[in-house]
Amino acid sequence: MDPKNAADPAPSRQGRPRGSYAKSATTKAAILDAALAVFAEGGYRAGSLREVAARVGISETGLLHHFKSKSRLLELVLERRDELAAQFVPRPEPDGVQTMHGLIALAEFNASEPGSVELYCTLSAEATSPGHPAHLYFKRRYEGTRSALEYAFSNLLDRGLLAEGVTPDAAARATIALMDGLQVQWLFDRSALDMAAELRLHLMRITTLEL
Amino acid sequence: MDPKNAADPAPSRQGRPRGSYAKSATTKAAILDAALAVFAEGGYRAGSLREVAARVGISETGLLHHFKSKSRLLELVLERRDELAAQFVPRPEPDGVQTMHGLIALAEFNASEPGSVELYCTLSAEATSPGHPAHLYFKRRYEGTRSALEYAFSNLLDRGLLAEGVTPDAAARATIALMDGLQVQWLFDRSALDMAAELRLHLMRITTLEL
DNA sequence: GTCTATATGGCGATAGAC
DNA sequence: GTCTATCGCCATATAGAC
Repeated sequence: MDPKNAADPAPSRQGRPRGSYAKSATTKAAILDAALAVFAEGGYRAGSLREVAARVGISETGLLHHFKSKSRLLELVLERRDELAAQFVPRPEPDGVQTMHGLIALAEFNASEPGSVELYCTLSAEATSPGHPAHLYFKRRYEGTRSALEYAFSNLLDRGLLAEGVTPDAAARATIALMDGLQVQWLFDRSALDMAAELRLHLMRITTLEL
Repeated sequence: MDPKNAADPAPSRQGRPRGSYAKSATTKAAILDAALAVFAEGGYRAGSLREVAARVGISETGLLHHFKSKSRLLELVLERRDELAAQFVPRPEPDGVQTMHGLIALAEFNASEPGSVELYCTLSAEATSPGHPAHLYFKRRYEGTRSALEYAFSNLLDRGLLAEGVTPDAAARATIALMDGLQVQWLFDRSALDMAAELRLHLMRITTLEL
């Protein structure tokens, strides 16, 4: 199949580089899928390009033709996963109550996607080490999530919907911590824990909402 | 220094193997210290025996003379760290209020021992993978901690000291999750978070205690 | 775009001298 | 108890043919 004659998903324009044709795009997508699974199972350091290539059914060099390095591949895997999760807690969301519902929906979604949970759990812990290729990514991500949640809880505070003595900052940190910690326990025993239910109980303790 | 003439920490008895003399014991302790630091920094898989040996100042074979394999070394590191932390939440503790104070003391202790926190955070996430050498250790440990805390919260429930609608089981899981999750955030930015203070706020929300 | 072949290096573990 | 030397394996990444 000659790419010049293949159906082109993005209609050709003058000056557009010739690299991005259908075959390449589907191969890249397959690589990202496999890489997410491999990094999820054992983290970044334990996951190998060899394993990713084997799952896709290409050679290591074939893989490296699309992604120049292992760390670059990781970056794109994280970016891609973010796009999936973004629909659950769209930022900015002015209504704090909506954010609370979004969090619970996210927890439910996570329970149906063990791969994503594994990826984030394993990588976030691994990336606490300053030299890790995803260190900055997670640092920024935590700060972004924290400030988004603080904003949501501030909205609830303004409307008198926060429990007594709860501050938006502490509520944001505690909620993130709870979600992260529940995921670890869930990965060790997925039948023993309902992440969304536990999160709901927590949110009902720190707010006056019925969720 | 001839070991036969050295002060023997465990007085010699007939039939006792000759291996365990003072020199060996101090070397082993030094190895465990170094191994804890190395495993804490990058996890088990990324940490190397080479690095441990270099920090102790011996060769890899010298190291492997004391610990037959890398995974065996990890087991002993975990055992040793457990002995240190055991004094903070001695089990069984019949008084639930005492357990709450013990948890806060543990969080304070942890903040003074970044190495221990790194070790547990990184390893517990890495060990969610079933083939990991510490998988069973963490699975048992989570169950043990959960049941110990459930017992403590049950005691509080019996004495009418639990907040409305809080069950001992959910309280135990949520408390563990919160502590774990706070540690991750703390490792990314140690100045932004007071783990003990956040834990205290959480415990005061789910109980009627003044902590 | 994908391949074979290879460079380069770190890893855990063993053999055997001292 | 500690060492040097080495084995065998796996890793990332590059060079160059097709």
